[in-house]
Amino acid sequence: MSDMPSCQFESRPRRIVIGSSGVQADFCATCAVRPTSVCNVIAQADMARLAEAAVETIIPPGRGFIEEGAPATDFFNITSGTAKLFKALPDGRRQITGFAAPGHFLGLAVSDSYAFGAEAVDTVRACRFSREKMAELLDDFPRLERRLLEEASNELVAAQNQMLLLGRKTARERVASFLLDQMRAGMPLDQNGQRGSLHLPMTRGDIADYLGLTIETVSRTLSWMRSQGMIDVGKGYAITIRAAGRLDTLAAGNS
Amino acid sequence: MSDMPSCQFESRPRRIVIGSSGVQADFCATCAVRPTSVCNVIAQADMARLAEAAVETIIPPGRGFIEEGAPATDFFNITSGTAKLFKALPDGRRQITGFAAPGHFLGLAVSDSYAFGAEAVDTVRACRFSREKMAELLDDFPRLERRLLEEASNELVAAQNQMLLLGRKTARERVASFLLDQMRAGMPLDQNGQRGSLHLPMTRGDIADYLGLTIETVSRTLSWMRSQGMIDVGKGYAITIRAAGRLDTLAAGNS
DNA sequence: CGCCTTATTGATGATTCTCAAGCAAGGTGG
DNA sequence: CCACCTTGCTTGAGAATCATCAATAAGGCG
Repeated sequence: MSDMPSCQFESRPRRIVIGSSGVQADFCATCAVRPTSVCNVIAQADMARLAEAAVETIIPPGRGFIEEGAPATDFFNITSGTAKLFKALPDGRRQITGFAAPGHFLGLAVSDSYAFGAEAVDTVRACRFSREKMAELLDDFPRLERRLLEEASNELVAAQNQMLLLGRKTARERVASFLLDQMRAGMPLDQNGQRGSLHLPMTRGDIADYLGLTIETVSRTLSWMRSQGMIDVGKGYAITIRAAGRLDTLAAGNS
Repeated sequence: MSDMPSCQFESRPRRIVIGSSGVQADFCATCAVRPTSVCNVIAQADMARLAEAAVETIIPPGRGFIEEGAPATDFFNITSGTAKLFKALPDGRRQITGFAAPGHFLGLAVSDSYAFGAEAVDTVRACRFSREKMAELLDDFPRLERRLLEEASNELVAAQNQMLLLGRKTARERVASFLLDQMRAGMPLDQNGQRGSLHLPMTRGDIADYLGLTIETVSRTLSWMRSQGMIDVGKGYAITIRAAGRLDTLAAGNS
């Protein structure tokens, strides 16, 4: 029982797969997430500075790359894939506080240790910045600070929505909210490129830990929604939204 | 039933009691919360600028001063009293996302409308800044931006803790966590100035809406803790912590 | 003093969790 | 190529925590 948590929480060494120290000069210029990430406040002319500070990092599925409570040495900017951010209780209960999609900036911690853990859901690519490099960038590019404040404010709004969900919504409302959020977040379409068809990279267990439910309740709720004709549950991780309006009514609590 | 929400959510006109437009020049210099608030990054010499931008505002108990969804016109810095911040569902369910104590900065919203509502718990005094004045201050005092980022990061950490509480903790663990948080937050001691004796300004209903429980469950849990000798429940809003260690064990989930 | 709000406590019930079994898919090794 | 194992999902039965409904008591305030 005493070693259960370490087993459940990715006890494998959290070594990070590191690319070169600093990337090519045109790396940031051609970055796919630049338009939506915090990097976009750094001008074309200064992009070499940015690229010099960044270390491209590839994290395989299931690998943890931020450990809750560990010294906060690095910041990450997700460029592809999805990561889960979570907090855990000593007995193994876990709460996923958010999923970090491409463009998401990670590591905003005032204290010198991470307040949450992070683990790759699928293969994650991220730009890693050391605390020192980040401090230099912040000193040299004041606009970056304002951009980070904007980012943090957005996360706060998301966190408040999640608190409302966790504290006051029923299981059905939670799952409906989740599906709509995923749809709106414009997550990658499935292989068929079908409209309204989501590819959820995370498992039912992840969804349960995100929504404060159990795997069984998530599964049952999805089955119920399917029986109501609201969604189609495809093979793998595909879900098709059939009645977004009814899901919306559910998610808002009008049911 | 249709008018229940408006009744439940402070339907009285949300007029704000406004002091003078701008305060005396020495107002900020003698401010009790200056050491812990964001204002402390503005130097002695520039304090007149700060005082000129601030409007002292007094909000009576129960009065709402931020309406969820309304245009975000002002920022607030609490100087005394406690405010509750909340989000609500159309049918009246409510989640309090946090209590704002003296020193707390309110209104960090990137969008042009507030993402949450705010209401005074007891009598609240706050410095109010218009959006325009705030933008000027941010332009003129870059350190303020960094300080606000720090503030936002702290709130994010608190929000993540609250998500863990709401998603994964039992009723007893939630109440224990709440009591310890209130104790650590160094809330004002009660009239006797007794150590470990908390004066909680909020009602059981507020606590319930904060912890994602019902009034009855909060009351029952406090009674249970009293029966276990962990706390004393005094008259009014006084609670005395008798066994902080056992509460800590409970709050951490080791029970 | 009467009314209203708040808190406490009890009885009952419902949503969700726990425990359990079965199934499908994918990987591995003989 | 197929048995075997592992992982993840689904579904069922029963249990438990917490919510709901209800009654009473205790303050605060006109």
